[in-house]
Order: sequence, then structure tokens, then C-alpha cells
Amino acid sequence: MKISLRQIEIFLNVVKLQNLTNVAKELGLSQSAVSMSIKELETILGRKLFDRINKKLILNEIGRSFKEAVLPLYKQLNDIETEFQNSEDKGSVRVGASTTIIDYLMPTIVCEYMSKYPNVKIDLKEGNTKEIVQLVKEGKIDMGFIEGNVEDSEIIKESIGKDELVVVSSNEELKNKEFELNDIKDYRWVLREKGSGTREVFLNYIKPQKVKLNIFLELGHTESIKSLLLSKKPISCLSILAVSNEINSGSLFKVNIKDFNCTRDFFAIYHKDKYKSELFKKLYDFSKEMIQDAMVRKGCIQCS
Amino acid sequence: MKISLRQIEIFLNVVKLQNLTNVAKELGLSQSAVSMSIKELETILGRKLFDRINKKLILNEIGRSFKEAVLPLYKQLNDIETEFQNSEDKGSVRVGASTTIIDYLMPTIVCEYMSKYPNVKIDLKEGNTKEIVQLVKEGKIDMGFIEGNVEDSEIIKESIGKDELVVVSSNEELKNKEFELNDIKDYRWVLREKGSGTREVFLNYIKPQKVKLNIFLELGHTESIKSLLLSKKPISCLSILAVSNEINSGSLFKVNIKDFNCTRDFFAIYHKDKYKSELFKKLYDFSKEMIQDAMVRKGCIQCS
DNA sequence: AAATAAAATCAAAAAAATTGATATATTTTA
DNA sequence: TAAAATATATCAATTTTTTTGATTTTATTT
Repeated sequence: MKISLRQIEIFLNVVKLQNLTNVAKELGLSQSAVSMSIKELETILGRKLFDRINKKLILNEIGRSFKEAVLPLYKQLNDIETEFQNSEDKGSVRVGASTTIIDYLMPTIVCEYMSKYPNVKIDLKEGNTKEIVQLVKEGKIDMGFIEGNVEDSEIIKESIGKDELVVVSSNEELKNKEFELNDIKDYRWVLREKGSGTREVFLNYIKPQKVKLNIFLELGHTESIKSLLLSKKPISCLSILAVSNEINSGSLFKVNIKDFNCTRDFFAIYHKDKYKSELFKKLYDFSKEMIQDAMVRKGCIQCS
Repeated sequence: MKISLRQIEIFLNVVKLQNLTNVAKELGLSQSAVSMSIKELETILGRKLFDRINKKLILNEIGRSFKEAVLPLYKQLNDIETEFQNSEDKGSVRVGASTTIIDYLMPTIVCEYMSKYPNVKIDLKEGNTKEIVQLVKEGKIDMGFIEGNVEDSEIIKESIGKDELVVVSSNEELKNKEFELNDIKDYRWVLREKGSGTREVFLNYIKPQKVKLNIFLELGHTESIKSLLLSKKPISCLSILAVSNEINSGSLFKVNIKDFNCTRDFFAIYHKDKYKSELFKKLYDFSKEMIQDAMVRKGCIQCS
């Protein structure tokens, strides 16, 4: 046999009112129900909690320490109950995103969201598009933001804007001129490693031209590429999100390639059976908006 | 409707095993019982705790934070339950005692007891005999130690030894001689205030002799009397417990009065309906022994 | 001494938890 | 690709638990 919350509730009321009959009234029960509940609780614990002194119930030392132990827990459970019944702004959300989004968009989103809803915890998971989709399908994350398209009947996806891939360098020779890709193929190129979305999209886009780039280095992190771009002046192709600041400040510039217009969609995804709690909806919409805003903003900077 | 501990238990098991059927096996229930319990819990909270993704239950962000909130409380409640079912050495006991006992015996008792049972809390209440008896009758304290007799059908009492009242002074004129009370009645006497047990017992004891003492001062605290005895050298009558150290060290001495043999019983009392928990019994017996020991010890010192 | 008050107890009734059977959807297997 | 196996939901039936209403016991008040 196990203690129940009802028994604890009745017990605490008896402690408070010191009188079974009044407790019965307070809880809308019969006096015998209260009496039997206390008796049952004492049976479970194997000890008397009250001394029956002249038909009065007097909390004894065991009852007292039981009360001390149980009262705060009981209160907390009640709080939790009402909190979950009322507030929507509490909990944790697991979000997955692919590299570029994780690096250049999520930090701001998480930061702003958490200052708006301090009781919401966000767990971030990084992965490439395929991995993120898989996590959503398995219910291991609540929503995902990815850099490539998916076709899957279980996945609901929403395009949240176009990302632009730009060819950039800090090599002055390449500035203020228009090139064919072929003209610059022999400069030193640095790309992200194989398997990276950014790299695949770029290489797929130029495939028809059958140009063989001089890829002299492959790096796993966009930031490594950026610092190399500044010191050694090779060429690379990266998301506008990653380099808009540098382009804006002039430390990097877009290499002007004729007819080069390489974009990709960003998608927000979640499982079709997902229960869309208020918490989910809020973070989902918030993230979508933030990402759209950010992309418009970066896009503008690039144009100017 | 209110959450029950059973629902929480089932919920936590589902979180752990991620599978209703296995939980049902684990808890010895049918699968439908588990399913319905979870459903009911979600109804009470007004929110889904799991997403049903392809007939699998995947804890969602609300479920997750519910789990975080509820798990520690559930564990603690279980601990409390087993603790109360098993251990006897935990709780608090309310003890009442009259002045002499509180001052000269209880400190040691409480101290030694608490180092033996560190989880037992002792609440001490001071009062004169009548007050202590009343508190026991009302169940406001669990046991009492008093300096006078009681006759009350509701009270169980046990004599725990004889206290001796001694006439003491530091006035050298009174040393090493035997007096009649009448011989010394005109010295300055200091007694405890009216209502004090020590005073009443003493005055009652000498009443037959119809001696009118020169009571020049009445003080509320035995310690005040003792310090006065040392500086101003009046006479007083106090419990041997209060002055045995001073007698032993020679700073005070017993005034030798012919046929003076004033004693009183110390009693341990409790209510006849008291539930005698292990905790109660241990403290009760411990206190009884300690008091008896102390009185024998003080008595011995006095004799030597 | 009678009236009042409070808790315990018991059988009966009501409510809640649990079951067993079945439906439905999905994944695995052959 | 169909059949088997797996997993959850649902419903009516049943068991268990809680609660009630009536009664008894003991103590307190009038």
C-alpha cells in the first residue's frame, strides 16, 4: 500500500483544524471519510500520527515531523499543478538546426527569446539537414531549421526565406571587375568540407559549367575560412549570413561573377503529429520571424 | 479534478520506458490502465505531455518540464514514506519541565540525547508543576518532568528520584555548628519568589515550627540567589542540584540544622492515552535515567 | 442526569481505477 | 507486398477504493 496525495491533503487539514468534523466540512466530506483516511494513512506508515486524547486528535511527535516533511512537498505539487494548468511560458524546447543557422542565427534568437520568456529553456542540437530531419521524425527534437529541402510525408515544412551564397575574397586583384567563373578557377579556393550543405549547394550550382576549381584547402568551420580569407586572400563561397559584416566593413568583398546567383531556401520543419503547445507555437513563430528578419537585414546590407 | 500520486508514478514510468506496454508490465497493470492514466493526467493539466508520433509516445516540451518539476518531489515523498515506515529515530519531541529541572538537568539530557540521535529535535517548555500537568493533559507536550506530586486520573506519573532541599550560606559564623531553625531565623534570608515550587516546599516543611524567617529578599532566579549568597552572605534554601558544585568546591556550605530533612519527589509524567512511539519511549527512558543518575551523583557529592 | 459534541466503526453506495476485448495504425518480417 | 507482430486508444464490465449514512462510544457541557 502507498500513501496518496488525498490522504496527505486530508492529514494536513486535520493538522490545521485539529478537528475531524470541521475538516470534513471544509473538504465537503463526511466525518467518517476523514476519520478513515487518517486511519489508513497511519496504517500505511505503521505508526500513529495523532494521539487520541479524550476523543481529540493531538498531533504527536511522529505526526509533527511527518507534517514538516510533507507540507512543503504538498504545496509544491499544488503549485506545479496550477502552474501547468495556467501558464504556457514555461518548459524546455529542443531545437535542431544546421550549421549556418546555428552559427549565425540561433544565438540571437535564443538570446532574445530567453530574455522575453526567462522560464523557457532551449536545447540546441546541431546537425546537417538529413540529421535534423531524422531527429524530427523520431521526435527527438521539437522543431528544426534547415538549409536544404526535404520531401517527407511526416514532415511539415515551411520556407522561411532565401539564403544567398556569395563568392568572396580580400584579394584586391579581384575587386571591381566582372569575371567568368573560368577566369578565376585557378586562384586558390577554400571551401567547407565535403558533406557541408553550403559546399554541396555551391558545387551543384556551378556543375553545369564544368569548371574545375583549384580547391587548395577544405576546412570544417566557416570561421576558419573567414580568417584565412583575410590573411591569405584566397577565394571562397559562403552564405551571405556568414560574411555580411565583413562585406559591410570592407574587409571582404563579393567577387562579381557574371550570372552568378546561387541561393537556397531555409526551412522550418516539425513533425506532422506534433502537439503544438503554446510554448511550441511561440518559439516556432518567434524563430521564423527572427530568421526572416535577419535574412532581409543581411540581404539589404549586401545590396548597399 | 486533482493529480494523484499514482498518475505521477505511472507518468514517470512512461517517461523512463517510453512505452506504455512495458510500463504496464513493470507496474503489473494492463496497457489500457496506463494509457487511460496518462490521458487523465493530461486532461487534468489541460495539456498534452506527449506527442503521439506514429503510435509512439514522445515526451514533448511540456511533459519534459513537468517531469523535471515532479520527479524530485515524487522521490522525496517516497523517501519520506519509507523513512517513516522504517526509522524510529527521527522527529521532534515536546518536553516540559519545571524550573529546577530545566535549569540543572535538561541541558545535559538534551545535549547527550541529541548527540546520540541527531535527527531528533527536542522542544523544551518551562512551567511550574501545575502548568506542565495542564500541558500534558491538553496534549501540548509529549512528556513532563516536574518537582511536585500530581493526582490526576489522566496522568501517568513515575517517581524518578528524591530531590533534597538544603539550607546554604557562605557566612562563616554558621559553619560547623548545629542550629535550631529558630537560632538563625533573624539572619537575612533570600528565597525564590512566591509560587516557586522550591520555596513552597521549603516553607511548607518548616510551617509546623511556626518560625518567622527574616526574608529580606525574594528573587526569581536561582542563579541570582547563588551569586548573592557568595557576595552578601545571606541564607537560602535551594535544591541540592543547584548548589552541589558550590558545596563541593567549598564556596558554599550546608547550614547544619537539627532534624532538617526536606525532600521532594521528581516525577516524569505523560498522558494515559499517549501513543508511545519508539521515539517517545527512547527519550522518556533516556531522560528518566539521566535524571536519576544526576540525582544520585549530586546526592553522593553532598554526602562526602 | 440529560443534552451536546467528537471520533470510531460498519455496511451500503458511489466513484475511481483497472481489466479484457477490440479497433486502429505502424513497423517488421518473410 | 501481404502477413505477422507491435503499440496505442477506446469502451463496457469489473474490481477496488473512497465516501456516505447510520450507529456506537466516550467525554464534555448544561
